[in-house]
Amino acid sequence: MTDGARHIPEATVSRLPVYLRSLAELLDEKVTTVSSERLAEMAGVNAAKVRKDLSYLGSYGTRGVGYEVEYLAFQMSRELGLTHDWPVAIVGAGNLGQALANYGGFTERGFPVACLIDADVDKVGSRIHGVQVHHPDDLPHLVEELGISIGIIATPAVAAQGVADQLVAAGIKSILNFAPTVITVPEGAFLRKVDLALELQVLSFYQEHRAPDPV
Amino acid sequence: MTDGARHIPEATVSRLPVYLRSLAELLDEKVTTVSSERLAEMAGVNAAKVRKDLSYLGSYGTRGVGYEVEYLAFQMSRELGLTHDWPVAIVGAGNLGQALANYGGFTERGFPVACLIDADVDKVGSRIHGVQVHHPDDLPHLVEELGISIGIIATPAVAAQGVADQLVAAGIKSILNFAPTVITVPEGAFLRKVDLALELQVLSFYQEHRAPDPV
DNA sequence: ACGCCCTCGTGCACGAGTTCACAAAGCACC
DNA sequence: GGTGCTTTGTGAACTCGTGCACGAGGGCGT
Repeated sequence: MTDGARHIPEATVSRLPVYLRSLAELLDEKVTTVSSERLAEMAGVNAAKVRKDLSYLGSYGTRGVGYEVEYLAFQMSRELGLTHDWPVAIVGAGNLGQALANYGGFTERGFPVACLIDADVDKVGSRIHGVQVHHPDDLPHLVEELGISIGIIATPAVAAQGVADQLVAAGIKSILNFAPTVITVPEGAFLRKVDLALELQVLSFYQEHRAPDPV
Repeated sequence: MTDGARHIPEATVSRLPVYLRSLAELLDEKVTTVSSERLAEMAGVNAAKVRKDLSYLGSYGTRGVGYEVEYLAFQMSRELGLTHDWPVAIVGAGNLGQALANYGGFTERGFPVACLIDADVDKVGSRIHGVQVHHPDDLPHLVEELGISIGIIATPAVAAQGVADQLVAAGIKSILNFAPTVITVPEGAFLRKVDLALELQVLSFYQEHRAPDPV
């Protein structure tokens, strides 16, 4: 029953942030205790899954009562590594990059945008929404200086792989890719992707298929 | 062996757009034929999976040769419902909504942004990046007029569920939710979500866990 | 026309994730 | 202190997706 032995399934990891958000809501409402059933409803999943997911973190519930909201939120934050901020660098100061830099949701949740990176010398040195724009060559320095550990790729597709390589070379292990292309990173680095058009195409598929206009 | 009988797994559906993008690249390079192995490499998956995925669409390959790029791309587009454009409405003309409206990637892939929706009367009637801003009450009219069938929610979390209800009421069956909250839609409507902060939190988890700085 | 070689299509075994169902365990009330 | 109610934690069955391995089938060279 050592602390580090348990392996948390990836599917569970993806749900933890959703639970955490629900717990934050409950905290706002001064609710002190929550059942798996209520939490399941808020997170849009079923109660058994909530219990199993939470059991991976440890036995933090009380039978007959439920989970203590504040304590569970703390444990979950700890598990997710959210007890401190994670400064991020956004690479690509185009449409999407600027928008993401301006999007408050990152900072709000502990991921302050520490800098923008762009190869365009006209942009380097300027400030966009209060964020300084740097040249890719400065990456190793910036990682050191600003403590950046997560890189967000918001470049055109053709540049994405190159940028990923630069990020990894600069010591960044976690990458979130918004460019609509497949990129690879070496063993030991973590990669997640957000493909905006893909989501629409999937919707298009289901709309085209399962909904042949039922008169 | 009727055409509509087969049920395509969701995991496969999510990969089709990736294959399609790879095929588009190959078309650009004037490549006429591609093997499952090559396609797998481009899409970042393994060859057996490619073959299985494609087999759900039908037997479009030729043994000993591979798949004809153009024909396969056409069949896949048809399957995904991408033979025609899908005008989308973006609800929420704040930071994120404006950014998405300005993001060229949607239009480029067949999802033109037909209008923006915002409840703020100061914004209604104006144009943002060339896109007209309308009031939510106009939704039913807009759906009719512009042929909108997909709604994108880019509002703050608190407004998201209400907006989803309005979209569904206006006859929109497909919704892409960017608001960081869980929303539900009635049976028969399709919902997908993109949770930006969640992705970072997942990265945070893995960085915190599997990478305890190996000296 | 024949046989070799290449690549698709797919049956099967395996693994991951989900759901059910129930025993264990704590609280409250008598 | 005991009894009953409630809710957790989890073993076990089941579903879904993956990956291997191989048979089927088509092209190409001779």
